[in-house]
Amino acid sequence: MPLKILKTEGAARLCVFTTPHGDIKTPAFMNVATAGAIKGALSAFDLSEIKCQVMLCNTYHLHLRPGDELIRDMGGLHSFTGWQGPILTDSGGFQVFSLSKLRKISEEGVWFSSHIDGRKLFIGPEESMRIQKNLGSTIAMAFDECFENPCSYDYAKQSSMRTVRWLHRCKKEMSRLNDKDGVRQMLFGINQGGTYEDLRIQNMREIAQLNLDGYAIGGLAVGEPAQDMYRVTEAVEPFMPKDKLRYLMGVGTPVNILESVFRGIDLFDCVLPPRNARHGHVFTWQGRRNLFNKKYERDIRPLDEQCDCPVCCRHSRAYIRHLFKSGEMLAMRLCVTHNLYFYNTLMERIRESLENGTFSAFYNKYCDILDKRV
RNA sequence: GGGGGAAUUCCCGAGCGGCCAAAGGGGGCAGACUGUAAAUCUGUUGUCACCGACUUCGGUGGUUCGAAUCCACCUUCCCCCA
Repeated sequence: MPLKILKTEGAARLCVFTTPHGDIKTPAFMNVATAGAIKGALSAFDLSEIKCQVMLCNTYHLHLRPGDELIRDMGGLHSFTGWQGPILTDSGGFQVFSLSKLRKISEEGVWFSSHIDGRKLFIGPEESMRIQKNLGSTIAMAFDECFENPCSYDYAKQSSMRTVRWLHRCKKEMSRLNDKDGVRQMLFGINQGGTYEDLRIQNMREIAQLNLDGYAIGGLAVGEPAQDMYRVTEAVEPFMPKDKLRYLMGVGTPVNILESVFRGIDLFDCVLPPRNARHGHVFTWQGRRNLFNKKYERDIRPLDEQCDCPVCCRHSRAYIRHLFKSGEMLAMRLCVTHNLYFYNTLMERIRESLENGTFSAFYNKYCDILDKRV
């Protein structure tokens, strides 16, 4: 079994997940590098500085450019990007949602119009597995449909049932590919069902039987209030296999993560830390800061006085604000570094608190402050 | 010395009798961003007693029911000729 549960506190879990590319201590945050790089000009050699454990790349984007066969020929994602740790590849299922104006869904799979040049391409469960095999990621995600909330009950039901059928095809194809090349790539299934608890539970029961390496909750944080997200997580969690990793896809804010660890989630990913950083917003132990605000014009203090990241050890708010105002790309690089360091440190401190049996105290303290604007 | 052109709200720059508090950029100020079509997008940017009123388009004085827009003079700047 790749998953070892070390401690629990309520529903929250402290685990180690063993992969061919190294162990992942959970709860963990995956650092998003959609096209093979963390946006904001971070290299593989920066990832150790920010305490990154896992990198996440995207099937759809890498298939389009530079092409998964090229990456295979370059030795796979680890060799290509220079990151030797675990890599999870998302399946392209999120692009069924985010490129909604550029696609057509059928039982077989999804036709996309490339957002780059408009050419038509087809991705179904088998294609997604083959692409992810070429990419050589540690963990492949099942090909699913992520749909928008709110969504009608009927559509949510039909779509999530189709995602289950797709999951069977994903598992079959990945087994075939693993047998063929003798490399065991892990596969995670994805729970769907919108905000309808009965659909979510029924769906989870079905996919749990497939005995996959991990299970994700998908289709949340896509338009619904945070309370709905917590409600759905709480409803589904009892039906997620205890001995498998649990991943809440695309989530979230620091408070979303705290709330979700509290409800039994082990793994997260989100574009918020690098994207907000590029837009001048940083996360701190006092709350969120917008560096564009005039009040930082002459502020000599670091981004976060309680942070010991390389950026906070050296640079002031005033300097970084100036870099943003001057259009210097260093501004983004510094803030992305800080934000990801913050997220990875948040996860580290969550793990420490679970280790010490003080998670609920940690949770109570920081739920109140981390989403505040300062 | 002669001839021609221009001065617009923080900046650049449209407007050339009423629909102009004045297009569009830039800059400023603020907001959004959750498995990344995002170094992006949105709002705002004369004053106030703000669904209305008031003061603005180099200055002064005119023409007109009405002027940023027309006329006269003044000031400053630019170009060409000597």
